[in-house]
Amino acid sequence: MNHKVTIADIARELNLTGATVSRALNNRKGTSEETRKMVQEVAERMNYRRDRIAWSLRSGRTNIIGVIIPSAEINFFGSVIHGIESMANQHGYNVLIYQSNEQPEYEQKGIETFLSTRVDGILASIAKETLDFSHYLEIKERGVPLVFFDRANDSLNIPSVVVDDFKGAYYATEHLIRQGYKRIAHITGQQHLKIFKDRLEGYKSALAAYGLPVEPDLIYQGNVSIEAGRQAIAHFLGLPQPPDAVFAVEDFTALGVVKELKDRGIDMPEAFGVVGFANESFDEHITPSLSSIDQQTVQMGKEAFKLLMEMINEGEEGTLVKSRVVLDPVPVYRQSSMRR
Amino acid sequence: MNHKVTIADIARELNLTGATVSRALNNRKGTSEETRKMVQEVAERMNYRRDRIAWSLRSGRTNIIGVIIPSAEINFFGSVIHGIESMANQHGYNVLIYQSNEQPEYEQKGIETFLSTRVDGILASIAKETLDFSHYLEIKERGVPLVFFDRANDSLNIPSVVVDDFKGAYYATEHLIRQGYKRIAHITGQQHLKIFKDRLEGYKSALAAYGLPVEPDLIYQGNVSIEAGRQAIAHFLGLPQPPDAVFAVEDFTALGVVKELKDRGIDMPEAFGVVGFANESFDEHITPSLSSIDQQTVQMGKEAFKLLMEMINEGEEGTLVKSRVVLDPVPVYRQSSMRR
DNA sequence: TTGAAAGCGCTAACAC
DNA sequence: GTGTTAGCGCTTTCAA
Repeated sequence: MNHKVTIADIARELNLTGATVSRALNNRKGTSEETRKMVQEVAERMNYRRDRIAWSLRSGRTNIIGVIIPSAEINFFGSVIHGIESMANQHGYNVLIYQSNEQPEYEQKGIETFLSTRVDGILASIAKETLDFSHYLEIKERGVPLVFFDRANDSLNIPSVVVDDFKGAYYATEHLIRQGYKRIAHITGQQHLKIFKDRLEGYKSALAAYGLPVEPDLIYQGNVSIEAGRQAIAHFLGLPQPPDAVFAVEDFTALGVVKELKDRGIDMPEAFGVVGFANESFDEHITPSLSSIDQQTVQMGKEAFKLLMEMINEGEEGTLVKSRVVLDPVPVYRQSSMRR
Repeated sequence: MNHKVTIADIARELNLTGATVSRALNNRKGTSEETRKMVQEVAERMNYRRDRIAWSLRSGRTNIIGVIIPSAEINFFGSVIHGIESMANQHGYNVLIYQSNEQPEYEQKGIETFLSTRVDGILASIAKETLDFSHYLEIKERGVPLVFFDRANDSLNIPSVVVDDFKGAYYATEHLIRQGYKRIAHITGQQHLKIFKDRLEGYKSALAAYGLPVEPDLIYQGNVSIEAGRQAIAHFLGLPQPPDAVFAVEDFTALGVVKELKDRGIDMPEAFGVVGFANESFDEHITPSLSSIDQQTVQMGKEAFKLLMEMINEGEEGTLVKSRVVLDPVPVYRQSSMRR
């Protein structure tokens, strides 16, 4: 019972040779209808399962893709994994995951085991700490398809799937303008991170599009945390002309804003409007519920897999697949900014 | 550059034979210190990576474990995956994930590909819809180690790692009693699910331990949702002798309770205490923050992997590993129930 | 239409 | 200490 059924076993059973059985099982041409049926029946009866290891060694493929994420505990990545796995599943691929814990050494190790496992392709989101990208370049050099998602690096010339941060910020700001807020502030994050810079640009651009001035006083540099949101409000309300709305660079900062405004008894959305970014799961449950920008995580996973698939299938020749997918973020308006 | 370096390449380079190179690389005895060094140097220089597929075919092992979860999008499972992967990583294992989407057919398919991939072991959380367990029994019959986590089935005699729901409910109820609440209600879930039944028992048991009566009126049968929480409160407050606290079977129901109490202007925790179950991420961000019972998800993943490892290592002989790990849940008390 | 043989890359048993 | 040989399970020539 415990013994694994192999092609040889089936061959013996039917007085055939392994080659024929293999052909029959894979519906290759060059086998009589008759034998094919017989073989498949017997295989079924003996509960045969093709050994993917042997198949891989022979074929040079594994039907496995490797995915490197900072941590599966972060909602965002769990969601992306969901998208990746469901697509992979549909295409007969399996997903191997590896967590970098934001550390380049782990990334490196993950890549090594992936290459060693001969995965057919790799999807990765770069660790925050990573500055040297040679391990990623090795993947490329080895000819293994690689696609970045969310955390990409433009200078490496590696295909990627990201969300349009500029646009998301533009949407958020525009929404506040249309809701009638007059002085809209922004709490930004560390400026060496591209996503935060892009969001700042989107904010500025929306203001400009509606003929509003960009006031340096209304841009607060935070460090992405609840506390930063609170501090920003303290700062803003101390201004001679305080703002009446704020677009925060991400939801935890926005949460701090909401908490601080509540503590100060300032009404949202009437007296003050707030929009965050990321559409975290707590957004809809806090009071007032928080408007935010959804980053299309599941879709991101799906697109990343699709892109990788194209690369795998096109092989060496290279019909030059689309190398950059930019997803449109989706605004989710809730109580914190909906005046009407 | 693109050509993969094999043991044969190194052997040729050094005028040795593959066997010797293999021995040297794996630090097997029976190689001179000298050759070993040379081989390892050349391997390094040529950027050799052992081919795990070939190694697996030869050794019959893969150093890969398969994990079946309902969905990676559910926080709970992302968190468990985090625990599993980090442990696996430490032990040189990789993690293949497969989502059942709560459907038995997918489970079945996942198991087939896992067996076909010759994973060294399988961790699984049973899909809600699954009634027939023959696919799980096949794993066992094939001699592949299997451990259930969270969603287990006791009648199958398969090792599992679960959290102690009874105890968690006991803690929650006891806490409310100690906070001085006099009439403590419970909102329960569908009684055909063991976890909900256990929580109900834990609730009753704590009341009994403190000499309090179990009043049927104070047990509301809900369906696990925000709405159920709201309805429960409407019901409770209509009673001749309403309760002054409620232990809800899980956090979304508790959230409904909190929302409804707020809408009715009832003060928490003074006039009414609330405790949920699961320690969802929104708990600490709502107002008042919600007391809950943490299910030790990361730890669950780690324990599940450890148990699986023991089974893998003990092999056929079977020293009979511990077959059931029951984790102690951890209460997290917040504003919704902390009177002092 | 089927069989024989080779080989994917590795390691273990046995010889020298 | 090193080489020879064989085989893990499969697929794919090439020959019959």
